[in-house]
Amino acid sequence: MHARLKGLIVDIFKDANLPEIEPQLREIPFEGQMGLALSNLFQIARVSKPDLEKDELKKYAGTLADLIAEKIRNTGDFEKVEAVKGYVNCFFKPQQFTRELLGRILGDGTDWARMESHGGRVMIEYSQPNTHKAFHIGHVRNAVTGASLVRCYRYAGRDTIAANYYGDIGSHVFKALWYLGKYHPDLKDAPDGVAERGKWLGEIYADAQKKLTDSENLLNQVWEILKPLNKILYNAYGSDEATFGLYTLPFNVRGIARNEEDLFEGRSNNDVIKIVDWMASQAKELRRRAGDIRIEPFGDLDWVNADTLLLNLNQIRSQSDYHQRLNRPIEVLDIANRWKIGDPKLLDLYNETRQWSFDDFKRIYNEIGVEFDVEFKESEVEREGLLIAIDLEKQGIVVDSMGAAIVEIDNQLKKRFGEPMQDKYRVLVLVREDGSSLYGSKDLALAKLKFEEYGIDESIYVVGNEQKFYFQQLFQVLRLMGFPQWERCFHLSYELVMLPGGKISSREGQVVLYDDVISELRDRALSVVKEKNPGLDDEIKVKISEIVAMGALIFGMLRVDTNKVIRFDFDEVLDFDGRSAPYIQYAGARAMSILRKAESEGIETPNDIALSDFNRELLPVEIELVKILNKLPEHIIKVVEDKKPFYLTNYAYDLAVKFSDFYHQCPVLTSEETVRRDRLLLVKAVRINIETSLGLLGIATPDVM
RNA sequence: GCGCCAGUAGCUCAGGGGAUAGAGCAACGGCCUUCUAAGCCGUGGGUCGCAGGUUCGAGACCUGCCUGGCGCGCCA
Repeated sequence: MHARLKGLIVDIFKDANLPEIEPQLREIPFEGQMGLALSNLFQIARVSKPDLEKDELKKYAGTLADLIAEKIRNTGDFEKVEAVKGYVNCFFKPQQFTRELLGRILGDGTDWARMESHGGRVMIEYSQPNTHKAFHIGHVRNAVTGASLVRCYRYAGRDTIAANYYGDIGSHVFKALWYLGKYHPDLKDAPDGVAERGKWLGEIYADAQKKLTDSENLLNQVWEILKPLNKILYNAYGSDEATFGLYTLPFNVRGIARNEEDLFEGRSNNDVIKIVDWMASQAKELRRRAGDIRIEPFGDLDWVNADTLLLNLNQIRSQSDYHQRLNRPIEVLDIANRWKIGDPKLLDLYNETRQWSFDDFKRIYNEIGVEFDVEFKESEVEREGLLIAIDLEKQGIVVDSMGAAIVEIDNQLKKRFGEPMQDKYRVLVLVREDGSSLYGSKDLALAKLKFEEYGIDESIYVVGNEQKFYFQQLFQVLRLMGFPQWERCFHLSYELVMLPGGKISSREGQVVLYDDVISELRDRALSVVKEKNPGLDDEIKVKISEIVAMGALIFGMLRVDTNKVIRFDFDEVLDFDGRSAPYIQYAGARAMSILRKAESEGIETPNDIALSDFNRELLPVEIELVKILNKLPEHIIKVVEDKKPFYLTNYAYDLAVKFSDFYHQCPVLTSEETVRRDRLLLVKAVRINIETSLGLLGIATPDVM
């Protein structure tokens, strides 16, 4: 209809010698009216008569509208055509439109809007949880966003591979393993049960992090003392360092007195302990000989402060757990080294606990209805990542920088593609100074795998907003590597889920766990079901509450734009009224209820459209309902185009609102027979569209609520 | 300092250059002998962050600024 009207208008323009501007058609925005409006007549008027005054222009646009309306009216295709306020409104014949639409919906059910396959193969990578860490509500946002996008892509006819990429190696794993080895040898006190073990591991990581944060704080404390102390020492000793025994120090500790910025730079905690010891002794020595040395006080750092500093430092050093606390990071490094040489005992611990994480993730995915076709692991691409780095070095794309392998991206873009030098993509480090791999090299290996082994043309990464810059870098490096697909790599970034107290952080122990949220939701849902529908079997009640709880969670995570921060409010998520999944599910349940009752009363519920259907004046609510039923496909197309699943939450909600409106205004079963037949058809179509749109979001529609 | 994202009703958010800027929550007032009241109807509530600009027309587009979040070399 859209295309036909457009063609018609183009012809009219031509006949009237109007400029060749594409006519813009939009839906007539009035309630209870169905049709299309030509909306850019002003533009056409302006182009065709550029010199008109404002008022004249309006008048002219009005004349054009009259002219065009007259011609369209003469075709007889529309029920009514009117020119008003510079628009040409073309009203459809709603009966015919409705028959056609409902015929399609009832004919194909939830597949009615499914699109023909087109476009290349796309991989959507999402979820990417780290093993040995807790699965929190932020992970849920990622998972349900990715999963619903996959469903929409497929529905829209795209060959889509859903991929996960587990963070099963890296410093977080070493930290957890360190803590496990130290405080839970042989995993003796680990609980049984998939969920329990997952939770336990998450707590282990949090505890490890707490201890390491404590160490870090201690280090900072020491640093805050050392910094001014260093300055005092340097000022006192100047360049005459030999006199004071600098050379008795280990080589790597030398020179600290010269540059405070580098005091801790690149040093292990072992070094730090040595530095502290040395500084303390030197300060003491200096204090002893203070009478002999001329001190030039600077800033607020005078001798009084130096004495205080020294006192504080010695106080810290004399704490019984001082060494132990500063040693923790060294122990974690030791774990990393044992990992490198493949210590079998450590590997056993790793494999066992990693599996616990995998099992628990699988359990959660199962609950939230998320599936993957391929599951990558960081551990599997690590080696290949290092090889790629070596290869790139041979090609001159990667260069050495203080032992690390880096890509100077802006340089390379200039060199290889002659692009003007800019300071945009900066530097990406692929391999650490110590030769160990980094996320960058692993992602390159993974991308290569995706392009070459899976033959994809398009690659989508569903990853948090904070990694935006990194992905820009990554895609540029893929370009430098000569992958033509680099242009069709897309970072679908989403904002974080924040708590009233700030960022969710498993490091700081400020987390809202998935399990805690969903169990709260289930409890609440169950009590509401019991209250609203006490007559149901207990088993059914539980089933419904499951569906409602999960719907509320998923909808809560999807209902706002991905680039908007979600401030997680428990009360809001628990609220099943208004703009929520339960509201929409309820509309679906009511629709089903009507159909059920019709059947039990022996009323025929038609599956096919007859020419006699909808042969009456439709009520505005009915027309509104038909209009929104028609809009499902365009919403799915938009989701895919913009990669924003939340459009579909808007659609599902709007549909439910319209249906509620209809429900209250239009009795179905008690209506006169032909009207009843029409409305039963409408109700069926509504139920199908609710199921389809919620289904694409990963939300089920219960028959009863 | 530079970059990305956000700023719309008290709060949380929709708004595809087009007709009178809309929902939910919260507040207040109504509607269950009629297909499920997890619903419906009504009332109040807006300098669309600020200032310019483009346009017949700007909440939307452009420029500058303000506020908040995130990022900018060996975490992912």
